[in-house]
Amino acid sequence: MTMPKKSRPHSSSTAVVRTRIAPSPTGMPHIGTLYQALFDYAFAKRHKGSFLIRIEDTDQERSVQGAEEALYDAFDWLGIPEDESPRKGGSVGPYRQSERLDLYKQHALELVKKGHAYYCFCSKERLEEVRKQQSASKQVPMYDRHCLALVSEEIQTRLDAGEKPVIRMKIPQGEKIVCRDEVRGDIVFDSNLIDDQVLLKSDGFPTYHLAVVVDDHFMKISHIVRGEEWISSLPKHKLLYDWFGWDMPPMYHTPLLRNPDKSKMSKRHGHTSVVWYQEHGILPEALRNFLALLGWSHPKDAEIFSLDEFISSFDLKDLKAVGPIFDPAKLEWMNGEYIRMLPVEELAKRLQEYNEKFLKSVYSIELIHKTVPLVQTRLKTFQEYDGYCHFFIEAPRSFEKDLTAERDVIKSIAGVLEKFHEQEWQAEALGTRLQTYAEKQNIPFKSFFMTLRVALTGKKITPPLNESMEILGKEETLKRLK
RNA sequence: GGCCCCGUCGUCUAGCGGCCUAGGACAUUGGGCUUUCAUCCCAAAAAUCACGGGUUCGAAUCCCGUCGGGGUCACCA
Repeated sequence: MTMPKKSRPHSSSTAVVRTRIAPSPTGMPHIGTLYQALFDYAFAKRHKGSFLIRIEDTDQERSVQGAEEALYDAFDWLGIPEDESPRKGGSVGPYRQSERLDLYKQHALELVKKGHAYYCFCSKERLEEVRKQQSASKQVPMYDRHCLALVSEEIQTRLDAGEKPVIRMKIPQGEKIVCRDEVRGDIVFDSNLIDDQVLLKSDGFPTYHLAVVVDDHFMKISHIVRGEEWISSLPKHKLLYDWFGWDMPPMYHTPLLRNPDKSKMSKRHGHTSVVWYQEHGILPEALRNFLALLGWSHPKDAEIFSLDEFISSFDLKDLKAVGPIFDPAKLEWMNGEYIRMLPVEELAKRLQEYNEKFLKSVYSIELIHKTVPLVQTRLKTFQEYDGYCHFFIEAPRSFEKDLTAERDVIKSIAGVLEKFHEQEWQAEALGTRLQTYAEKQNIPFKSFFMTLRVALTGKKITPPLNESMEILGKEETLKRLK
């Protein structure tokens, strides 16, 4: 059934490339939205085309205030700016479906006129009842075409009486509908198993199916990238394209991101909200790189690559169909790689921003700058910063090692350090002095420095000691030792 | 349950009929460096290519079946 994928030249076509991401504003931005948008963006940019955002707000009940803005923030954060959108405008707008209602209605009516769609006055209660009966008798729940036979006079009368019908697709019977997914090949559906999908709801809003087809056509979308969950409605969309007499753009269904238990990635099992990654101090470039590697791989097997490099080597036809499990450990490793690649100044700037946003500015700018060189090779996420550096702003209240037996040693260390002048209080000098002292006292370095480390920080795992003492300053260091 | 999609180390993947005694990355384990932890370097373990049949001189790669996982079955997207 699967046809060779490369038999159609879409990817190399000379036509203008236009891709879109079409999220619905129903809550916090989802990581899966970014995942798909990334491919849209890269493909459009590679072919000098446009990437647009269309807001699919056709469900009045589920639309959430502020969700659209949160979406923009997420795209901006990831660094994949769109060319056209509700906020930026463009020549094929409006870009919010709620502002295109007339267009949909007009097209739904066109299909009624052509005999491909019909009015349905059935109540939700009746539909519910029909479905219940069908499931009870082990049939597939489908609309029973109760209103298909309605004559035009009756329809008109009921319309005049103010009844609010929906418009449904009239799915042809006994046909094999061959659809093409560019990632998987041809997929054949039996039309008898397809429901008479509602196109226009009784509130005058379109359903996804009508709106997406109409908009992708009028917005001149050249390549459609969407989630795998849409494959089952592909034949409906194919039918609509045929009925309108439009060409269906090549479709690429991306695999669904999975939870560790392999189910569709969800809030319950994974971190689906983009905000979560921000809170944990994941760098957008790291997330972007990580996402790119899910369902796609670099031609030269590279793991770490820039956005530009991704754009120049990405092709939609290389998308895989297997649903990847989101592995946070690899993301963290990659984030660490990006943290280490950042120039010190830039890292400080990012940490500052993170500090202001999520740590409520408990660290001074000055302190962040001083500590950055110490933590750069240690941090996997910004969230870990506080764990390493908290002792700088607050003396330890508890100690990971019992120091009661070490009292004398600590006291003598304090004595050694006391002799330092303020100007000499520098990491290297402190280190060598302490080493020679430990040698003279015949104390092994390991235990000697561990004692000092815990005494100053309370912890066994810390940034380098000498540098930490330098930052802490003579006064504070001695205060803690005493 | 019907329909559809998918199935290579624990995870992300390379692989497009012979370069595969299946390669890389993360994670894991061991070692080196080291005053902790990291970074860095080296090494190991880890997939009988879901399973069973074919096709072929030859199959992870092609075909069929089985099993397993997932998606979808709304006036939600």
